[in-house]
Amino acid sequence: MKKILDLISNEVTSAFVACGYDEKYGKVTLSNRPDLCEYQCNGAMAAAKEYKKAPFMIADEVAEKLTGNSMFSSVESVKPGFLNFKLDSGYLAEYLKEMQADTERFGCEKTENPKTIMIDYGGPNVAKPLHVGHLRSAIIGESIKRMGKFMGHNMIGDVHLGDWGLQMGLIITELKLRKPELVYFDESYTGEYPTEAPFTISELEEIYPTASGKSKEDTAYKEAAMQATFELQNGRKGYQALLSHILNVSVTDLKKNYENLNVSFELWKGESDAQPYIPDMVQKMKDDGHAYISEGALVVDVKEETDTKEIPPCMILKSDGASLYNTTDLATIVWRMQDYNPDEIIYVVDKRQELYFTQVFRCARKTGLVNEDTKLEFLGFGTMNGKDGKPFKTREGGVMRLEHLVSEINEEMYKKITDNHTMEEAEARETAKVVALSAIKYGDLSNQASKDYIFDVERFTSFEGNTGPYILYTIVRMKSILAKYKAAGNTVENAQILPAKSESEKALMLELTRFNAAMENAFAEIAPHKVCAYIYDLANAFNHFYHETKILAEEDAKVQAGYICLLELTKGILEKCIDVLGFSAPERM
RNA sequence: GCAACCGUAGUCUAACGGAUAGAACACAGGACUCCGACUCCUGCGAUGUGGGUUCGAUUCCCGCCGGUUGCACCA
Repeated sequence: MKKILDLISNEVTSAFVACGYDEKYGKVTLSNRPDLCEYQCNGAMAAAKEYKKAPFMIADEVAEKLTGNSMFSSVESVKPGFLNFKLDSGYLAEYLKEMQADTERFGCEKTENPKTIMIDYGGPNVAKPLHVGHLRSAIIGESIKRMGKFMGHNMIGDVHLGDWGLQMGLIITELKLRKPELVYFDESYTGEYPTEAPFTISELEEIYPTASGKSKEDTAYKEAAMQATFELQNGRKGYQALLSHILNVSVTDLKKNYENLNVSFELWKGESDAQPYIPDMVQKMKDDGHAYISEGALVVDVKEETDTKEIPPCMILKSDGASLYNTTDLATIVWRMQDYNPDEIIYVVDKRQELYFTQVFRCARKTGLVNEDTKLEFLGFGTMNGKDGKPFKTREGGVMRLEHLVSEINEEMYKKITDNHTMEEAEARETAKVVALSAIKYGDLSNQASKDYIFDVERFTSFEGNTGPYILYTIVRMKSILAKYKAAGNTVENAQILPAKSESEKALMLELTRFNAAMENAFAEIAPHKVCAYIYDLANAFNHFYHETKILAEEDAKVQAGYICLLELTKGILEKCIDVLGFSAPERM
């Protein structure tokens, strides 16, 4: 359904036109002075210049034209030339009824031109545990994907595993040292390789850092690893079998970890999947004359005249002929275009990689890897800092594993729940998990992605203030009221939303109408924090209303049913929003 | 050195060029203690600095100060 601001703007615009002014001046926005009005239009001031008239005169004329319009309960022309509006309560109630009838989307229409959008937001390395550095990408990316889906786009999330390069050789080398008897190392072996991996995930997680440490001190060891990498990449069978074991074991573990974060991917592609595309891609770049040798390396120039600084060329092959990060990312674009032909690819990556991605994007465009109108978007996020304002670390100063962070918050939440409430152990654990996730995600998503933010456990897990748990608590409260209402033998079958009888009720209703615009805008700007801001406002509006209105004690059954409808709609929208953000509410907490 | 990003109450954050810069935490009061640890109200308090554009600037432009980050064979 149409957004309320558009409906109002239409009315006001036709009034401007009727008074002889251009239609562009009729745009109405939310009031930034809620004490004066609900909606405002500043068009008269802008029009003053063009028509050489005092702004307030124009505003007066338009206001005059609009008086008596059934959409408004008041239309005022104020001082310099503002037009202030208040919506008619009956009109508002009708609008909400329509929203409520749309139980899936609450009046938020799907986009008219759905796009295929790939979103690259994982970036974990195999054989290495996820750490806090992976948290933001996962949280933000998942949320954007869900927002896009809700808006009707075809969103494809790709985890883009780091599964290529020396790290694989290191693991193989270390494994060979420990278990040389394995058939994978026997070059004369021609049979089938075992289906069972010769290591567990915890062994793998120990093997990699050990090998990495050794290679830094022992050059012979490093050379062996490089040799193994080379042989792997050149198709040595046993090593490739090992690679798939490493992948299997690691991916299983990663999936479990992402699942705990309520994050999932449509594609589990990795850097290795891009490798087959490299030779042809490089050849074409050479043939087309884009790539040339500079200082021994094969590069493509990507500077543009408007640059304020020197943008280094994009390197395609190192001087030893080997591929590198850039090559893989470019080749990844090749298969993404070939297999999915996306209209847009969004990279949710640490903002420190901005320059790098500028190079890659320009190179992809220049060499024709993407279509003219394929949008390549870099969504850089800031660093997650500790309370000291420095990058988040463990107490010992190391990089914190994601699992540990999550379980720490879970524990914190569990304590809070059991301190204040008696609940079965199992339910308390489950609830703690759900609430903890909201704390982590909301704490992250409520900030602009591009900015650094401070991860403050105490603040994020608080039930008060602008936090995930506060939002959940508000939802749980609604669930509880609804349950009691129904337990008393009531149904909401024939109930309907009634015109507001109090200020706080109307404020809540107005807030509800913002849903479609808020969601649409948040996605258009790829800004999950706008969804957070909206639900926080909505939760607040509800709590004001809740504080003043005794819903279950209301004696007039019709009025009470109207409240319940309003409550259901609010709950539905809040739940939809948190679903889009990637978390959910428990039944009790 | 060059470049990019950022500087908003004590802390943490928001604001298509529009009215009195909006919240949260903390702090000081108060209401309720009833629909599940709550919730609500009142107060306190901020745009780093100097210019410019504009009827109007946190927002756009320039200088300065401060912080973060990045500047080809790592990913």
